Amino acid sequence: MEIKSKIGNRIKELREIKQMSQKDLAYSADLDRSYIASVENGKRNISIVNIEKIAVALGVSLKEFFNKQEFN
Amino acid sequence: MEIKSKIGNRIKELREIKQMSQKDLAYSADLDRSYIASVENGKRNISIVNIEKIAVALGVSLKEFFNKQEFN
DNA sequence: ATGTAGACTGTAGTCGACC
DNA sequence: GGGTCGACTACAGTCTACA
Repeated sequence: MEIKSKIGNRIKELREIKQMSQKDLAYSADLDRSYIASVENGKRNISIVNIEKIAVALGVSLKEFFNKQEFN
Repeated sequence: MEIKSKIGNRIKELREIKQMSQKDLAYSADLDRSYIASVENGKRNISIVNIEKIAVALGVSLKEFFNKQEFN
């Protein structure tokens, strides 16, 4: 699977665990909701600054964010 | 420290362990050498696709790449 | 072998709207 | 609540060149 999709899946997974809507996450991470949607669907090549913003908004470190089998 | 600098440091660290020059890495990752230089110096907001390319070129998974204290 | 600069092209990321 | 489209602006990433 492509890295963009893996990232999208991971964000969605963590967002649902935290019981946040895309709108909630977009607000917390100071990003656009339509953008969050396209990232979750693996359509965007997100930058590290925004990955970090999202990780912070989801309450995980980057280390935790990437600490998943699919990133091995 | 800013995330862009952390990424740059991590790339440089791994690159030196592998005893590769910036040119070697740029070639393996199919990126521009001047771009690698600016990323290592924390001046660029690199995208996930290019982080993955670099990780592959350095022989580590994304999980390993981010498995460092500074990403906690 | 690395840093940086300038000019260029492509795309990340914003915003409003509608389904 | 989430997906997507279109128009826009900002910046990622390329390439050449010189220190």
